[in-house]
Amino acid sequence: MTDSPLAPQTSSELAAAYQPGEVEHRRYEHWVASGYFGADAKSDKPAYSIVIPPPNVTGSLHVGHALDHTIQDALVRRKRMQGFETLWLPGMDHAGIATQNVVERKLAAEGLSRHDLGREAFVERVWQWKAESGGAILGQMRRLGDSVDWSRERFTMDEGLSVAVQTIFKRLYDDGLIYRAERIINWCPRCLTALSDIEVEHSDDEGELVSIRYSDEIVVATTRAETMLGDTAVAVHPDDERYKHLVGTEIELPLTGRRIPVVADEHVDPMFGTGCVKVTPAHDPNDFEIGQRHNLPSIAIMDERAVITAHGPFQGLDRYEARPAIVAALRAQGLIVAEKRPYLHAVGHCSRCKTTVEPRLSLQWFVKTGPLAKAAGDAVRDGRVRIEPESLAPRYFAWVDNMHDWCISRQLWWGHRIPVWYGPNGEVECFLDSGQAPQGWVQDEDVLDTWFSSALWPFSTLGWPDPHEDLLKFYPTSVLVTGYDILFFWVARMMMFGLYAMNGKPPFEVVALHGMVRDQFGKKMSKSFGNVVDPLDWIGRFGADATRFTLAKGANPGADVPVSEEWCQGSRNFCNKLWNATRFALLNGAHVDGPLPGELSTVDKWILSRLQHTIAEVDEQFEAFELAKVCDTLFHFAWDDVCDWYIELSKTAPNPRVLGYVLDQLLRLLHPIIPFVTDELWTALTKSPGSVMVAEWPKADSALVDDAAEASVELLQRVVTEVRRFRSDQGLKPGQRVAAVIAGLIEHEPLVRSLARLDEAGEQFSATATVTIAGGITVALDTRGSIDVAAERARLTKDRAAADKEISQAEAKLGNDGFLAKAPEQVVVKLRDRLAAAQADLVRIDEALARLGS
RNA sequence: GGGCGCGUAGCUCAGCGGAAGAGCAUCCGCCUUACAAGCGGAGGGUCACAGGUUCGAACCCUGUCGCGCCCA
Repeated sequence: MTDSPLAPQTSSELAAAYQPGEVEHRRYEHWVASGYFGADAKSDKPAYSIVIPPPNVTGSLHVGHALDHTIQDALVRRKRMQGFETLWLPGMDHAGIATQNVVERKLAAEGLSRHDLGREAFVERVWQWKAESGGAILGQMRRLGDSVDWSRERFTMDEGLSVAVQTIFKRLYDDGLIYRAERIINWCPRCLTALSDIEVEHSDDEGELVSIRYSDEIVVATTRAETMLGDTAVAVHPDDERYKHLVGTEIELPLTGRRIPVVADEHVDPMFGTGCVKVTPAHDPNDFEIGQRHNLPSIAIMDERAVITAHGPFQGLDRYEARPAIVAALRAQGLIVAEKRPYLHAVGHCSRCKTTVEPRLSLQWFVKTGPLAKAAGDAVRDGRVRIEPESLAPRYFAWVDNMHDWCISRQLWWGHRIPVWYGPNGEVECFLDSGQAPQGWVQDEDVLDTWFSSALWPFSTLGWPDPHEDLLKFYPTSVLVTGYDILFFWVARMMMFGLYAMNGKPPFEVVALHGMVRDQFGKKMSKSFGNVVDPLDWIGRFGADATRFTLAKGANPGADVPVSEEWCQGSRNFCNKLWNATRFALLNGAHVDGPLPGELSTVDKWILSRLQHTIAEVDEQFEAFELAKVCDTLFHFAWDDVCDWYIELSKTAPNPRVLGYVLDQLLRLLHPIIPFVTDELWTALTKSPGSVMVAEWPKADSALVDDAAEASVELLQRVVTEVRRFRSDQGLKPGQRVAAVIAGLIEHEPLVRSLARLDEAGEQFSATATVTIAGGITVALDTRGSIDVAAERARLTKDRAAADKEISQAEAKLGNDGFLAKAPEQVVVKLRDRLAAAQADLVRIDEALARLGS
């Protein structure tokens, strides 16, 4: 045991298997205590910054966060190692509706409503809840290993961010980009607040389509029969010959006795149903527009809870009770012409509580999005902001180019209160703070949409509107990492406000999008389906690194990420593989002292050359946000090249300095993805008290690329693999040594003998079989008369067929004049080489078959 | 209805104009002195279908079928 829990481990302490639980907590505390996560705005180093998509204060870490954070942490950790002044800024949003719901539920358990407390006490109560139970996710982020600058943690309701909200509200208001108007908005009758378009989820639900006779000639079809109480017209298409004579006349609206006009409107689809539609301006957005065009009155028939307020017999009924009641009343009068049940149609639901949204006419605040959305689209169109992958840009354009005005007022108490005051004589004015409002004026009761403050996140968190040094150093942020599902929700809004507030400077240079985490069959995770992965469970059982690697390995840009427990086990195994490789290295004296030796074996040159290719590939893949490829490249370099070949070959010809060098570099390359195990191993390998997270990122060195060494070792690998295949086909035990004569391979003969377990030929050597390898190498083996002739013939016959196929394919191509005339030189040369090699193979195989006898 | 994307090994996915790949799963053989969370070997694909462009197509174009997502 060491005295300090933070001290690096030494070789003798490396356990036989990696135990992540023990290491992770200790490493994280060490990183935080060492100040590695902190960003310095005064630094001369170039800046690299990311703001975290703020999770909800009521939320906990789900697998989607884990994916999002793994990607961001990997990007940030690499840039930090590359010498950038990196800032990854954490925080949360206040989640107006969700948080208010949570606290109201708690109050309800005490038999209280928020109205019993009053606004001020209620908001106080929410803050109290936040202090006690909010932000569980922040602790969970530590378990994942997030290298965020905790000293800069922000919350959308913080004082500074609230000032940002008020400031931008006033600027937009003064510029005429915020207005108040009576419109049809999405209303949640359960949350009792307005919602923006994007807080409404549409689904095809089963309902009913009822056709009602309004007059001798007019029948309308509706899925919402109850709204007929609020009808103020019937509309037909102006060109519809069936109804032309009725336009301008009036009919009597059933059940009400009210007389309503028949109007002609282009918006009516004459092909749908009878071609007549009822018009209810107070309860349908399309009808509202028809009403505007024809100066129709709007009659609201429901209250805020969607309970009928109009007309005696139906008054007090909920909308779903009213519907059958009204249909029954109409049926009693013989006015129901047809009923279709079930009838599938699109229904909007509150994204927070799933209650069916009620379109409602009400007075709300809106952002006029036209010019802002145009600027947000242009920033991507002219290349100032890049969307990765590019294929998702059309979705972004579709959204910003067709954006409706944004309803930003919410009938809640928890949130930023709208900074507008009303005077006694109908004055309306926006003030930056309440002190400026004259005596007797009252402030607007509503608060702003949470997304209004989230849209300011990339600059409000950096101190805006003050010209704070953080803002100067770290804005625009380098990249925004988020799921494609909130491209519209959030990204477009940050673009609008960022460009507006920061004089045309967009909030980030790149938007890197990822997909949703799914199960191993590509199915969406859902509680009802029982396939939800809890990242904390995986971290506990397999380690944070394994969890991160599993997610990163699936993170192809813009694509969904399938994961499974089995794959996470595989990632855990990979971490353990690295652990054991390092353990082997340390047991064999691997070190990082001094420069690389001048004299290197071919095998050393080979692994160093492979390392350079790996570094170059990984760099390219990182720059393209190809995390899945980064993982794939490093996985294969580590497992195949380093463990399966280099370490095995090292057992014969060890070079502790090269082994130490390769592992040192490999651990650095893997650190951004799997920070814990790499740091534990790197500090043990280098005897460093610091951390690999502040070690320099590897740079590919072309001087270490060695094509000849690579070709030489590839040949060695082919020879070993062919002999192993022969041994396996012959059923020879792995431990059984076989005498052999190797011809045509000088340099690596001892290595081949070691890996393929071949002894030198003795006095009585008598070859019973010969293995041939492309390149003119033969290995004659003496299996002491126990050769399985049938197995050997089968093996050779298979090889012969492969060579045969190769030859005929190559000959066919080379016999084609068009190919010879038009194909590039190197393609033709390569094919000729392949043909020659296959022909030589065929000769040797035939000789071997002949020796076997027939 | 409008837009975007996808159909490659049993599963999940790479490859996107010049020899069909990976991980997992399967089969065979191994406790070989870093690792059985391991080692060695093997099997498995008319690259959805039909046309076209090309010397050459999983890859480019057109159409068909099937699936998914977003918007209305």
